[in-house]
Amino acid sequence: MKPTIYDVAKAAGVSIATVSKVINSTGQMREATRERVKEIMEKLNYQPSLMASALTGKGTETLGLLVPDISNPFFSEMAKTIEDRAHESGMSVIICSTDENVEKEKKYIELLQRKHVDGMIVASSFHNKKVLEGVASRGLPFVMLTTDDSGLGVTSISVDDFKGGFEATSHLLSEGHQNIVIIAEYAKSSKLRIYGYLEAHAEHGLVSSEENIFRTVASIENGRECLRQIFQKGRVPTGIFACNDLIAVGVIQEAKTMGLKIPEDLSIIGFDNTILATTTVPGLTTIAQPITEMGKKVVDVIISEIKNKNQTKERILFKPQLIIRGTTAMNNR
Amino acid sequence: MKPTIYDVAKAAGVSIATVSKVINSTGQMREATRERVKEIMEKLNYQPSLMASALTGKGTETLGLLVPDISNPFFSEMAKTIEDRAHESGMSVIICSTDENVEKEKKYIELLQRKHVDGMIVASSFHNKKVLEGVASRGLPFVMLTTDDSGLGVTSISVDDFKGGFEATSHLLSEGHQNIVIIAEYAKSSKLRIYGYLEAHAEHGLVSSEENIFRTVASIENGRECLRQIFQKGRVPTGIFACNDLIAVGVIQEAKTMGLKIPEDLSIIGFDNTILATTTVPGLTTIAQPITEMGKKVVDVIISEIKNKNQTKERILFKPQLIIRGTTAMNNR
DNA sequence: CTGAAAGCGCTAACAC
DNA sequence: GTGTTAGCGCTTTCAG
Repeated sequence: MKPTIYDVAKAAGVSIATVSKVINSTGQMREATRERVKEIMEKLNYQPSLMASALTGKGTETLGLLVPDISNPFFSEMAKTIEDRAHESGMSVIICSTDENVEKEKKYIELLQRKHVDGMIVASSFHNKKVLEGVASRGLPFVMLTTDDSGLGVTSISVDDFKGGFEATSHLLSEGHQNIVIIAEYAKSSKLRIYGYLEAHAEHGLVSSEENIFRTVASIENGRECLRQIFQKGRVPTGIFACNDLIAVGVIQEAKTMGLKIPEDLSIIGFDNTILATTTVPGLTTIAQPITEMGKKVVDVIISEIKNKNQTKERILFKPQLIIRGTTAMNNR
Repeated sequence: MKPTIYDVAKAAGVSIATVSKVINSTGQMREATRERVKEIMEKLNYQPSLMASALTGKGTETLGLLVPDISNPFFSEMAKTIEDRAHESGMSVIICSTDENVEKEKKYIELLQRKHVDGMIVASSFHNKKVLEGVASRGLPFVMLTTDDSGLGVTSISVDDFKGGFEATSHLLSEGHQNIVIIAEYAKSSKLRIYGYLEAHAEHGLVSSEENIFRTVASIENGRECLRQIFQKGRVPTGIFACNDLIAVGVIQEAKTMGLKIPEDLSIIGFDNTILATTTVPGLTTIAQPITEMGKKVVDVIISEIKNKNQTKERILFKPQLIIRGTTAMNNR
């Protein structure tokens, strides 16, 4: 059904070696021969098997991308730029969504290895470091994205989370908010953002209570739920720093159903600057991650590691940027 | 670096055939042997190569998914449910974003074939049907998603676009709007939605002018641009039916910057019911596609076609559902 | 119960 | 210039 190199060779009256050479544009041969073989390949609609060639030592020209949730706009936007950049370099991308699920993380990591990806981009928090160590020990190039290297000496790319947390909080603080709740994720990046949040308080001569730190998993629904909890626990913040846009949107929605006016009654700042930040009303004030640049960079890095193994590992930090829209305002309480 | 079946066999003191049997849980052997081999595999962190096994005729347990734009929430949400469902069935998914680009469409289709995917889900409009024919002629199972079969007898899954267009328009009409502009995409699905739009007009005893039909590519920016054009061309609609949420959001945003009040001055209805529809203010009235069910269904179908080739091809239509939120209201002009 | 051996489609020396 | 051949890692009869 599917033509092989043998079919082409036979039809062209040459050996498979010759065909292989024209496939890979290597070796030498009469131009006429090359042309003829090409024509036959065309006519037979022949497509060389990547599996077979991968088996003989060549790469698969495939990158694995692990994200916690592809339906989170931050990751789908990231995935898009990664795909684009990868394809510019002739590589394709296998995207796997781990759902923050330890089982799946393990399963997909193994799958990607079994599929002989040339390199992996891990943008998932990875609750089980051992799996990652396995990858590293095999010499499979990989880089961490938006999450730090968890100890293994791997190159990692992320935004400066500490700074981002600091700026988000400072913005709120500078508008007179004194009672600021932070809603974080369970990820490493959130830890740093929390420290930034703490540091900003310290710099303003304030101490933030541990009770102002909430944690959840990124989703609109969880954002809503979280706001409910916050009020249930008797906190009455005038400002909320949500560690990503999804949560921030949930907070906005719940605040509205609770009858709160934004930003008059409650200021909200998000993180990521995804498409969502532009669609809410008022527009969501947020800390932008340079998604496009980060995506491009991560691809460039992984490709250079693939070509040139054992490169020095770096820790690349991108600069977060405060984007002021309409969900934050001076505190008037 | 990476252990092979030979390494395992040697370490276990058996032949590779035996190892193969334990990998695949086939054949018969002493339980002790099976156990011992398993332990060795574990210890060596052995992972059988899918490439090698694929070469010997087995499937790759991989599905290809082609979408026009993974950063469009409709497709990323769809991708997520597809991934989930596929993984439940032990299959993984390679997602490719074609960018509505003819070159890429071709490139990715070829790539997926060269990677020996077991089946393909095509959710991209496919400007070049010939490429698709190539796939079909090779006997590679594939199904079309959200776009119809363009002539080849393939099973396709989509929402009832005609009905969706009809209902969206009817809703606007029933609220007294007489001057309704439709913003469509260049896809087949949009064609049907336009017919639905026309039919709704006819049923209300109205004729819609050809000049009320605009076309663009799905993106917020294009939605904004489109609204500008609409007014530039002197149309002053009281209702706008955008063929997807992304465009609808763009229209909302632009309308606001133009100083229009929504829904007082302009009613807007979208299509898809993605996350975006819930984040705008007011919430976007839209036609919901049952993304989750469609995603599950498409996976089930492709898997059953893989198992059981030459099945009868069907055309499966899902029911669209009108979700009324805040962007539509009675016409008061 | 376990192993030997023939491929799967392709690449890369090495011959001719 | 072009062909022969030995693998790549695994599956699958078919012997033993």
